[in-house]
Amino acid sequence: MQISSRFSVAVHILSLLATQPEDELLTSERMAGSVNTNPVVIRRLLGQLKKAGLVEVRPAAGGTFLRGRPVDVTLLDVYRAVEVVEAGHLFSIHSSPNPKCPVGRHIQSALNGIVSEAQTAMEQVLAGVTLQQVVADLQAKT
Amino acid sequence: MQISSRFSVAVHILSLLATQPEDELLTSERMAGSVNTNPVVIRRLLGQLKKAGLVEVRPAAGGTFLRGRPVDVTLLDVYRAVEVVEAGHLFSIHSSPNPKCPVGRHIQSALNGIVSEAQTAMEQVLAGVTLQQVVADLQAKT
DNA sequence: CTCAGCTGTAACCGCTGTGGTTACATTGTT
DNA sequence: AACAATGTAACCACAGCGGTTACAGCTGAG
Repeated sequence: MQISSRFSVAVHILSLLATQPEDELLTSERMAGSVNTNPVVIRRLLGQLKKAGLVEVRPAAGGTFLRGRPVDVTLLDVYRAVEVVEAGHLFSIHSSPNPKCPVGRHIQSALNGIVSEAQTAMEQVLAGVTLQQVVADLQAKT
Repeated sequence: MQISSRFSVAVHILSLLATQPEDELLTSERMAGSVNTNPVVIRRLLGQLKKAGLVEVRPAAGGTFLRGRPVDVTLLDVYRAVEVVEAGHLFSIHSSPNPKCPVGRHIQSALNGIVSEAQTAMEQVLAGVTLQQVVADLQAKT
């Protein structure tokens, strides 16, 4: 199973916000146009980003803005904001092995440590990249 | 989205095979009893493990056996065998951003490197753990 | 040789998460 | 007050997962 594209779309949106001139209004419809999806999908995502404190959204013609500096926002922040998986549960482990079997009795605890280590390793890579770096990379390619 | 429990079930099965005495027959029904699922689910998984060369399954009353030594089998081998995700695509990236937008035009290539690095970091943790270690851990807990 | 007992597989089910879409109430600026 | 945007609920189609039934195919024991 793949990790939802909400993550990549969120990074896309934040990149738009980071590069957008102050005076221009970035509506959900415009963002949807860049991502190539439906405005409602964008607004749902913005709701999550707002709840996580990454953006400020003012209804009506208020506009949408980044709340922090791009250099302070890591991709892990974004990843967590859009709740691709609840913390510590990237892997699902079968829930009720047979406790009468020596293997069944301990397999969960034996695997838990390993998979959370694997998950952490993945997240640390995301934590090492900031929105600033992504934006710089985008501009370098232009 | 979580990674399928096929992975944890596969490790469970292989641990059973690694600890099972030579002379006792380990049928899909017995394994299903330990995992607490349906025998068909086990047989489907065994099919994948067989295709990956991790086990040998002989039909009828032939039994099922590990093909390699537990010390040679890493959890990454198991992970790949059960195809939780096709290689290099743990993250899904939205597929058709607007090429007319500077961000849309380059977001995919900008993210590709990062997410595949994240995925690799995760997989390397799995690559660092062998079936042997899992079995030893299970036995230590008994 | 037969047959019991196992594997291999196809087919179907219900559940869940995702992303798209329509519809409409709410908000705040002009 | 009007308009243009956000916030949300509701519904849809689709895909993957895990469970289940059913049955064909194989093979070793008797």
